[in-house]
Amino acid sequence: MKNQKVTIHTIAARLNITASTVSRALSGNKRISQKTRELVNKTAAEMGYKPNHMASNLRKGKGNLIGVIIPRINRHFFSHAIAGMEAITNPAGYNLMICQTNESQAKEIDGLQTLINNRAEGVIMSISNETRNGAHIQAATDGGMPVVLFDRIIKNLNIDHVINDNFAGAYEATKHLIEQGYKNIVHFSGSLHINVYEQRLNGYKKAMNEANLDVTSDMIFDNIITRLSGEELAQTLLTKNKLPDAIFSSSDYSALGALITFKNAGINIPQDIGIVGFANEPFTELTDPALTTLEQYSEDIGRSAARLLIERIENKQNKEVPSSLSFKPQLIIRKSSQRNTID
Amino acid sequence: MKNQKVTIHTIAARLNITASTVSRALSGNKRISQKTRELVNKTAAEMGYKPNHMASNLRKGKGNLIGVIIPRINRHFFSHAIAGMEAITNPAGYNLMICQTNESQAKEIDGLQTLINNRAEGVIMSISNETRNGAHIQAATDGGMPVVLFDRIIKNLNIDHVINDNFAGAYEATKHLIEQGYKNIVHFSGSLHINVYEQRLNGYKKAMNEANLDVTSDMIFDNIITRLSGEELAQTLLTKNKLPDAIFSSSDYSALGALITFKNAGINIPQDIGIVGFANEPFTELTDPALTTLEQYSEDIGRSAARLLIERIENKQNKEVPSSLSFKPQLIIRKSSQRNTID
DNA sequence: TAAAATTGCGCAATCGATTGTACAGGTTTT
DNA sequence: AAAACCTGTACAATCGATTGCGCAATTTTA
Repeated sequence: MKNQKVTIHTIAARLNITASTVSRALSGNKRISQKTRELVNKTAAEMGYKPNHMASNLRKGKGNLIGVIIPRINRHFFSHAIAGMEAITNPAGYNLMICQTNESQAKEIDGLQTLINNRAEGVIMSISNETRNGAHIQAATDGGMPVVLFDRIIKNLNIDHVINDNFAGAYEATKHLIEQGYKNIVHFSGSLHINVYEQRLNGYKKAMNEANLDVTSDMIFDNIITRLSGEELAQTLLTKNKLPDAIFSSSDYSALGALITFKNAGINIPQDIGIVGFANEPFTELTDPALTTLEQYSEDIGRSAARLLIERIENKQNKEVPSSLSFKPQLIIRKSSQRNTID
Repeated sequence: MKNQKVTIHTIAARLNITASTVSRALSGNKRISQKTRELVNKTAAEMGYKPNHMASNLRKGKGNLIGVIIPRINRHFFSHAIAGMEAITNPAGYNLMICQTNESQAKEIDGLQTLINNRAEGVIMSISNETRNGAHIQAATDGGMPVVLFDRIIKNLNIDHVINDNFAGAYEATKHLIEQGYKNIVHFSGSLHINVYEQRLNGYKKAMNEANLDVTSDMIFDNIITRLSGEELAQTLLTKNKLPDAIFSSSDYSALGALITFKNAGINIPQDIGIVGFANEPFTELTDPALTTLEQYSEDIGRSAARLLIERIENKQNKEVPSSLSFKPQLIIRKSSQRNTID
């Protein structure tokens, strides 16, 4: 372990040339002779030269920090998405700084400001539950900060984004329930101001309409995405005269809550009630019965978001129409929704 | 949004003073008059000045990057640990660069080298399954890189570390099984060269010895930490004459595999076999019956590791004895191990 | 009141890499 | 053979912030 810091000057001194020649040689500049270039590279390797990114970034007026703002890191979807981002950003020479909002708009705004202050090259974000408008995001992009939204985005904001095709996923899931013979299918939704939940609702509606099944407002339950709220709602439903015969939930967690509550009440799943969740959380294959759900390809989404952002960063002038990528979720059919199948 | 970059020179020009005065004023140097200091601060705020960390780091010969090397980011324990680290490092002005080894020693060595090349200030790491010796880590610390190990550490390496008190946790879990009347308790272990699994085995042994229960070598099963291996082992056990009456597993996953396999074979849990896992993975409360396990306080561990590292970074000269922090896991008693309780 | 100490700030070098420009020696063109 | 071109490299400024040193003005001490 050489403890001496070796810089281009050290190398230059050793070879009796100047630092600029070393710099050019290392970056493969054609004006430097083949011979010198090879010599420099060899010597650099021998001396254990490691370029100082800070110096180079300073000179180039450019950094290597990419910010990530998400509701929580410890959610299956988000931690996988981050893994996907790292897979793209690290090899490209960028570091990730991760800010958690814990679903608070205030922390989201804070985080964005911190990233701006830290001279981040760009930001990948998924908005918090609380966030109702994109003023802070708009301000950031207006100020020249490249931003890519993923999963939870804000409509009407002209910004690159990567999302799940929640509409198609919900449509397919609902259609699956219908094909299994369920008719009175209710929907557990999240806050409808979030695109994700709005699209899932729309997909559900379309499938129902196509099958000539009415969707009345009492079949749609808002803000039911936690396990607790799923349990409570299921409890409420139990007191009513007529139970739905299936649930398409926007969340695996509320689906879980309902599943457990119904099961404890002696209701048969999937015979009496079919249940489909959303997100393919790891626990869904362990419930009894296993929960049908939709896989979201979180790592792919993370990778794509990172790629989009790096493109933006590396050619800012290019003011095209923002890209919009969409991944179709895959329906994972398990027991909780299979009434027809003999098993 | 001012688009002009404002530097200390911009401010200096505006106030007809020099950049050095501005720099000193902003850093609260006493040699600058109160009046000037306030004026500079006010003007800096007005002009929207944001210090350029790269320039300052370059000058100070110091960076703000902390590396994290872990087997996988998308494991409950690790993603929570990272959340804990971020909570400490971000406010302190450090960014995290996360490298996943996917349990490969080669990738671990690579990651460490990358971090060294990127001039990381320090590294927090948890070794891969494959890693059998700490030569690369020793080399890094010898080269002056502060390192803190957490959870999966290497013995005999004189380095700061933060771990679970696996011994105490395993002891308590085993004792709990004994108190529930189980006698023929077997242990699912991981690779014994990893401290974590060694300690869990030792805790198990101690509890058994104290209760005058023999532990023979056929009661200890090595390398059973995945769901699949748990299922296979359970299947094998089923073919033998005499089943154990309880399992203390080093992993929730293999405990899950065994639980499911036994259940499918018509064996009653906890009446016939009691099961205890380790890690309190989210799914453990959803299995049927719910799995008794040990909570690991991953966020606290992450926070502590980050604190230790920052201490090391910020006073390198201080060559004390390495710190060793240990968190006692908490036993979460659920149905899978409660034979005595009426329910 | 002269000498000493303190206060307040400017000058210029520095961190390491990059890059526009200059320049010497060699080659080709006319 | 003079003019025009390349080639390969050196020089020096630059990115933005920090800091040792120096100097003048002011205050304290003797």
